[in-house]
Amino acid sequence: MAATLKDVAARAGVSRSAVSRTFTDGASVSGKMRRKVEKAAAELGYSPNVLARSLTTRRTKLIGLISNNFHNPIFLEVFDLFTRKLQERGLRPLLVNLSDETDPENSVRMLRQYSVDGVVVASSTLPPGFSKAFRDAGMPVVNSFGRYSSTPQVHVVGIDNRECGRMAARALVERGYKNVAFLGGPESATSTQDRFAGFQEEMAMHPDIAVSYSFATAYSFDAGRAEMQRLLASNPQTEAYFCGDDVLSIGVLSAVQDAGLRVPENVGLIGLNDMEMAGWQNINLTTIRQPIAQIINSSVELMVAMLDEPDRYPEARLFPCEVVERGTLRPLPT
Amino acid sequence: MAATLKDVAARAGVSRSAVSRTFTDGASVSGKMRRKVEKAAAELGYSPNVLARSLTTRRTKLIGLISNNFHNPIFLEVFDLFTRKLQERGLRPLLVNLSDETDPENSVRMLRQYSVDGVVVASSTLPPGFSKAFRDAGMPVVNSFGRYSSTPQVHVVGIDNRECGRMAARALVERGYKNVAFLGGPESATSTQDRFAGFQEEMAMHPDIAVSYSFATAYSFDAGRAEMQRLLASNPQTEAYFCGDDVLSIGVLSAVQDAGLRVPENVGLIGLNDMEMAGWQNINLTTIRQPIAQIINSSVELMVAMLDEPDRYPEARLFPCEVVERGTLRPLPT
DNA sequence: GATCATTTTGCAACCGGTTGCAAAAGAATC
DNA sequence: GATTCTTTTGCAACCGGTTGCAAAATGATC
Repeated sequence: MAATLKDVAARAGVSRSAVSRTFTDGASVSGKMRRKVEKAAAELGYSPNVLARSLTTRRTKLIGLISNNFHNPIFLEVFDLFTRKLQERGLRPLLVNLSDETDPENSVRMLRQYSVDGVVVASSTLPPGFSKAFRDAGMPVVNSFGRYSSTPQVHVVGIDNRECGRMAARALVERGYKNVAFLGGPESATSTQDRFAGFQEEMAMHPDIAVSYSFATAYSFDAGRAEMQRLLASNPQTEAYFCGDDVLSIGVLSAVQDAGLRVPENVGLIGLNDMEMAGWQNINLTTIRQPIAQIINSSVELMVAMLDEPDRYPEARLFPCEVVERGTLRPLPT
Repeated sequence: MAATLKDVAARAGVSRSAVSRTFTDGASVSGKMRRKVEKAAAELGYSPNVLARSLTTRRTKLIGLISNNFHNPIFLEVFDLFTRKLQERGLRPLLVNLSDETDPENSVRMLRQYSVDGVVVASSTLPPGFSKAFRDAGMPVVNSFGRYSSTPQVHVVGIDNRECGRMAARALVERGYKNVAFLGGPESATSTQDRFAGFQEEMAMHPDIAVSYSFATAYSFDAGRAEMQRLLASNPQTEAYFCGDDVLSIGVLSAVQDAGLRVPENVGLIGLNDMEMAGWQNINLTTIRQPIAQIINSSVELMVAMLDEPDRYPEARLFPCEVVERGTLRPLPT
């Protein structure tokens, strides 16, 4: 069995408090005592039990990392960055997969049972009720990749999806397309709704451009491909599409290529995310870059701040996106 | 503050032990008592603190889920399945990102501090010293996607990489290729070494076939592409490649296409993994399917078994792979 | 209703730590 | 060296649970 505080105290011939103090920073211990204890601890291979400690300190350093996006390659990057950043701060991600969950109650109970210090909800598709349920249970919550609201109920870090919609629209307008379409992700996702709203808003300023829209059933290759196959038959006149995200775009791309059409000559595409794969030379997708690393850094910083100040007033932190020009839209007129 | 056992006991007018017992299954409580306690608990929204409980039961239900593969899309699937399967068993994955870590010591300490019940090492590239270090620290360990050994030192669940190498070789032989190559992942990864050994072993039985080999610097798109660009210049006579894994293959594919060559007419490719993307119609990669779901199910089952029987004798569980025929190898002669 | 076996309950100690408080030790001052 | 102030240390209670044991309650039997 692993050595405990008591063992170390006995070996060093000091009180248990003394041992505890040498392992708590900021506590008052003399140099002599510290050396004695550290020697005994090293000999026994002791390191303090964080969970027992948490009982009195009320800090576990556990952070619930919650997501339901386990099929979008971008999320591998998200998990990579979150785990790294949390680890750097000495926090430990307890990963929770909510893919099939519709009711927050179980998750709330579980997170409370493990006394997590906070919860990061990393998802653009999880219903907002989840974040609120965690907050209502008294846990600090950051919703990363969540929906912007001017009166946020929980902390949100992400992008302005509406502005992204406008940005995509402008990219198409600037390139002279006259018949464009929005091919969104699932209509129920707030990210889809906001991107759509922004897209329409901008397009409303260009009455000479024909605009149509439709929604794929998921942010996935298959859904994008299937929807595009349908559209190629029903709306062959569309010149360019703003697709819900990059995976969806790649599905769309494959449908276009299979139909014997060329990109960008016959059909233009712009995606959203700029996932690693979008830059692969055989995909080479023009897309809107979502600054994932910044979003995650900021989320973790915010979480750390909230640990000290749980009642911090909820804020929305939005990061600007930018168009990454690759090969799936015709070039800008000079 | 969340209600504690003491609060519930007070409200129900019973002893703390009684409350504890109604929340411990297998404990002796009368129906009347149980109802009383459950009523009080419901009113207070009480649920037991798992961490405090773990102090006496010595079970946290935390499982360290350790990986250093946060760039290979297949691992998103791996994390999805692991989290689901662990959750189904009431276990909680504590995700540890070891991407930049070279020394197991810190990880061992951290996992001990959190009293994890066990450790799943999900990686084909992490040095075997890590798994052993965890085992030596007294934690049950399952190394998923690890290296097969006839005398395993920790539990290993995965595939027989050597047999996969043979299988790939046979696939190329059967299709009549006379000049083939092994294009492996990083030479230091045991998976690369074993696949290479199997490949050579089988090829040794076909002296009429020219065999060459090289290694990419990582299991990644860029590494595959770069290596293939080099090979296309230096070894243009090679007819078909067995590539280290699917991401690598896609990089290779892109280099081939960029060079104006056609697949499978000019160059044949076979990958390994059968990740979701391999089936995308614009990639359509012939590959060797690694049964990920089975490996993960089995890993979790094994972990659960070890929780009851920590000194279980280490075993290797290997699952058979199969060739998935798509469009990057010429068809079998009839 | 008394006797005995069985179940249910509460007491108190413990799991591995932290911490307020007062006593002990050390440092500074005269 | 005595006095005072400051720092260091140990005691004991506590964090939120579990559990062995003995006492109390219940049930079975006559």
